[in-house]
Order: sequence, then C-alpha cells, then structure tokens
Amino acid sequence: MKLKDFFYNIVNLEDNEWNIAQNLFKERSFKKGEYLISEGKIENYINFIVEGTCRAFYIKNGIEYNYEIGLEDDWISSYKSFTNNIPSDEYIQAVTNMKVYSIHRDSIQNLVSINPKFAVIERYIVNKIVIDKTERLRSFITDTPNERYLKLIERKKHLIQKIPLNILASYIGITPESLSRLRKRLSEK
Amino acid sequence: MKLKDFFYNIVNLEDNEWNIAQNLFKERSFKKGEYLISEGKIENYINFIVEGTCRAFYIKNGIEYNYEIGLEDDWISSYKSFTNNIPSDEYIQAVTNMKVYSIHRDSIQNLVSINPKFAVIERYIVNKIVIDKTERLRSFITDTPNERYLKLIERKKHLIQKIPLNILASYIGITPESLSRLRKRLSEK
DNA sequence: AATATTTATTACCCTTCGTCAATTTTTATA
DNA sequence: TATAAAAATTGACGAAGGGTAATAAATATT
Repeated sequence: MKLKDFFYNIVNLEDNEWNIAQNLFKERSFKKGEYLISEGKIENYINFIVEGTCRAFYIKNGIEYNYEIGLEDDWISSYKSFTNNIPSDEYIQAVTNMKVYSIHRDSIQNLVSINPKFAVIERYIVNKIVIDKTERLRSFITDTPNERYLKLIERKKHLIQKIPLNILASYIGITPESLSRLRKRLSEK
Repeated sequence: MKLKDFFYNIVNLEDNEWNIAQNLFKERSFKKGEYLISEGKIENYINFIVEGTCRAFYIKNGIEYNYEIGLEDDWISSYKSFTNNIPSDEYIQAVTNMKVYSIHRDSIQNLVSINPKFAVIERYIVNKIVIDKTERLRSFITDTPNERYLKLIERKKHLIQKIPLNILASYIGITPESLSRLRKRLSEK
C-alpha cells in the first residue's frame, strides 16, 4: 500500500499508530470526467492519488487554465479552500478513472493533536506543496515552453502521454496549436 | 509595532504571551545591496519586513531571476533552505536600506510547542506563503506581462516605483527592454 | 459498423517579445 | 564637480507564439 510507504518514509510508525491513521482515510473512486471538487464547493479533503490522473484548473474569461496535474503518489486538493474552509475557486477533475485515499480536514486536526508524529507528516506534505509550487513558478520564469514541455514528459512519461494535448498545453502555458507545432519541431530533430 | 498588529489580527494574545514571542525576534538592519541570505548558506531565519524592500533571486546560466519582491509587512525567507535546513539555492538582497524582525527556526519550534496560539500563527504564515505562490503562478499562466506589470504596481505603488526596472522586468518575466517599451506604450494611452 | 463529437494538426498572417547594439540618462564615486 | 559606472531607452531585426479557420485523426455514442 503506497500510502503506508509514503508515511513510513517520513517517520516510523507503530502498527497501532498506522491503524489509527489508516482508518481516517476513506477510499474514493472517480470515473474519467468526474469532479473531485468544483468551483463554489468547499474542499474538505486532501487526497492521495493511488491510481489514475487528474487535473486542477480554474476558469477565467471562459477559458480553462490547467495549473496542476496530479499523478500517482501525488497529493491533491483545492488547497486554499481546504485550509481556509472557503468555497473553491477551482476544479479538480479526473482525467482517467482514478482511486484516491481522502482524509478530512477534521481528521487531520485530530491526528495532529493526538500524536506529534502525525504533525510531522502533515508538515512534510505542506512543505512539499510549497516547494513544488515554487519549482513550477520558477519553471515559468526561467524556462521556455519548450523546456517546460520536456520537463513535463520526463516526469512520468507513460502517464503523461495519456493526457490530452490541450490539457498539457494549458499546463505549460501555451495554446494547443503551439504545443502541436512544438512537438513537430522536436520530432524533426 | 507592526509585527504585533500582524499577530493580533490572527489570534488574541495575553501581554505575557506577546512578550515571550517578541523576545525571540531579533531586529536586524541591512544596507542597500547587502544580503539577508546567499546561495550555499543555510537560512535560519524567517523575517518580517518592518521597513524597506528586498528581492529574492536565483541564478541560472549566469542570469539573475528575481522571483520575489518583499515589501513592508511581508514575510520573507529562503523557504526551502529554512524548512529543510539545507543550503539555499537563492539569494535575498536588500534593494533599499531595510529593517527586519527575524526569528530563528528553533525559536519557532519552541513557541509552537509551548502554546497552540503560536502554532496557529505559524500555520497562518505558511498558508499565506502557499497562497501567494499559487496566485503568482496563476498570474504567470493567465496574465500577459502587461497585466502582471499593472498588478505589480498596484500592490504598493510608492514602494514599487523605487525598485530598478531591471528587477521589476525580471519579476514579471520579461527583459528590461521589453518592460521599458511596455511602460512607454502605457504612457502613450 | 456508422455517425457524431471531440481532439489534434496544419496553414495563414499578425503581434509581441528577445537579441544585439548604440545612445541617453541616472547614479555612484573619486 | 568631474568622471566612471550602471541603468534605462530606443531602433532594427528575427523568432516564437497567438488567433482564426479549415482539415484530419481519434474517440465516443448510437
């Protein structure tokens, strides 16, 4: 079970500690196209992706902007909504069928207050979010769309290649047409 | 004292609680051009900016990329270095003379462990970092350089206008030449 | 399997930004 | 204050991405 590995890589838990945590996660499945969270709804969960792929996007002037792609072993949530308990300004949608383990905001509070080990894990996840966001921001500042594309497909090739081009293009920050041309240019070399 | 306001806007502290916290902050001053942190050094502090302006930048292929600008009342730190206790991959430099209140990693641990109110404050600051980063990432995805410039100068006009153009350009993600032209176009309207 | 729908590719032209280089303006320093 | 250094502006040109639209390919749906 991957979630267990994730936890044990951060701190060593006793069996009963792991059981307590495990019981607070609930397994949820989403079919391709279904939404984990929609704009206007409050995000109560943070989700560990066991299987499948999803995208986080927001809409501005009628256009969808895919600013995050969640793959296996990633954590995904509408963070601002989750932490501030306010309506989400974004959507998270399953790009393929997917399975996630979800834990409720209150359950996290619970875990963190009863055992400092869980506080360490929680803090680890938040840090990872900050650092990933920073890295992605840097990529937008420093890299060309071309470089961003190459970095993206390096991430987990087999998974990325199943994601529609228009989503990848948006993630990189260009139009689908441009990504199509970019791919062509790369293949010609 | 602005730091006090910042704290009290999050939670109400008793006088003695505030005193405990206050004593753990140390005031530091930096002259224009001095570094709060340099690449390779470990960042031990998180800094509340009382006066002045600074920039956070990293170097890639010999080029400086200014990815953050710190103004009064902002918190600034080399986050990844600070939280993971590893050498910084970036610089933070005073753009004007500045005064900050700095608190050490260990002192925060201290505060957080003795009083949950401080845990709330700490969590508030980390959340703000995540949300600001997300917002800035979105701005890179959604907005044109022109829009990013307008948003930037709206932030705190009088302070921003004292920052050299080449730093602002880098922050927006364009060359100084382009920002110069952009400004010209705006002034012609 | 046939049809409809969505997704991807390609061509056209246009705009913006980057690069390089020269000049002007501002700021720092002897 | 004079001089040097740094920062900002401007011009010319090229490359890359955007917009629109038409076509082709791949997926869904009946």
